[in-house]
Amino acid sequence: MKDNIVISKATIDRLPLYFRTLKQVEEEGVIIISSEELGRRIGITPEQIRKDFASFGEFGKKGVGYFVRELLRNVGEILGLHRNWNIAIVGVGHLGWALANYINFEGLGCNLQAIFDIAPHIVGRQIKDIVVDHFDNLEAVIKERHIHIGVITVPNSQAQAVVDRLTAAGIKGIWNFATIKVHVPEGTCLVNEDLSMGLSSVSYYLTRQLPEK
Amino acid sequence: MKDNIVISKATIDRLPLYFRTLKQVEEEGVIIISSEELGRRIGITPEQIRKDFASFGEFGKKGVGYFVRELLRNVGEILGLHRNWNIAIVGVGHLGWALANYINFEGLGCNLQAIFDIAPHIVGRQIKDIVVDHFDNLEAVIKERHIHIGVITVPNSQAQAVVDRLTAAGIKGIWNFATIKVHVPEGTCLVNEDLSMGLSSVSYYLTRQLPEK
DNA sequence: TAGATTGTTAATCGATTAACAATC
DNA sequence: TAGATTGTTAATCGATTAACAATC
Repeated sequence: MKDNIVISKATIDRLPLYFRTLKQVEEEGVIIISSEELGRRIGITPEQIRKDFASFGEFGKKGVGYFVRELLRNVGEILGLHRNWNIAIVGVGHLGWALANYINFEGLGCNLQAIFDIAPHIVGRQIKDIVVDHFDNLEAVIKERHIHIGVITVPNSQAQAVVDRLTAAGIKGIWNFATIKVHVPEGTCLVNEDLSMGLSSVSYYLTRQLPEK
Repeated sequence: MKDNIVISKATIDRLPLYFRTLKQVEEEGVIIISSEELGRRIGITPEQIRKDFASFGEFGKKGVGYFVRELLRNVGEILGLHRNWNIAIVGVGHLGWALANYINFEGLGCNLQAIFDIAPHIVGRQIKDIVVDHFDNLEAVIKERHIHIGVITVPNSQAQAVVDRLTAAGIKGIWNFATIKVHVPEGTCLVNEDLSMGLSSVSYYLTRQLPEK
């Protein structure tokens, strides 16, 4: 890896995509892949890919291509996927429940370790191998299970309060699905996810594709 | 609205965010809002907001601000949210089920009109006010209920086949949650959603925040 | 060696920020 | 009128594309 790594924001945003695709490629048994072929699979130009990879090291062999396994390990390390983050989901609505079951946390170097809610008919229930804890026990459970990242899937009205409790308890990484702007202390990583945006995009492009009747 | 609307890609990507925020602002009863105040609420600079809004019309009053209702209607129209798109979800796994229940389709000018699956214990079940149809009836139901947009929440291995069936049946808008590159015919809008990317981002920033033990 | 493909530098393109005139 | 805030132009910044030398 290079001494002075400066990875542009645009490149960082593509890293998870590279990681996921390289993983699929590796599973297919591919040992070496060219920027050309990888680009075809992702839908990115080969030049872009070479530029991105060059920004954090020299993993390719000129005239040959990139070693999939080595590249995958490096992209994973840059993303911090070797750090084994412990995850807690807060809020077992439709979305929280789906995320708990749907996301392949292990494949992303994460372990789902705790799930919180306040509803009596949900607390105590088991999801995968996790028993849902009451939100009142947040601090104790976070400490006990060394939780690093909190996933916010509570209603908008509760989101800021939940984030405050989490950060006060020492959580430094928040993955937020609430659609309001939440504030976090300096030094806390906040990533917002907004599912409605994708559908709006489809609507936008479709509107231009299909003229008004 | 301007005669020759040229809205940059970056602006388009922000439109859904503007729409959602303006809607919240409107619900609070705010009539006029400045770029300054709106910027604070979204976390975007006022200059950026003015530039974005100016690119598709003149909705502000100098020295005053923007009329929330008028602005909201215009952003919504640009996004095509007045078109009343009919939506079908294909695949009732954890995610498909959550989306059916969680997404506020009406608020985005969309009506969830059909849900498909192949599992016998799922077909026929009711989700919200929709009875799950068998995937075999895809073409008939799409025609009957005038479906415009298909949401793909099937396993990766099925995604391309499902997309092919949908586009063959005349669907021109696809919102895809499968994490493989699917191909669509010329003239079809494809928007990919990848839930794992957000978590990887948290991991990346957290890694830089918390040095290796 | 010849062919292929990387890594890097230069050129282009697009998006953001800064500044300010216009005007409510 | 004076203060406020938009809309627009110019300057800066960052990202992508093109080209090609290096080298496996």
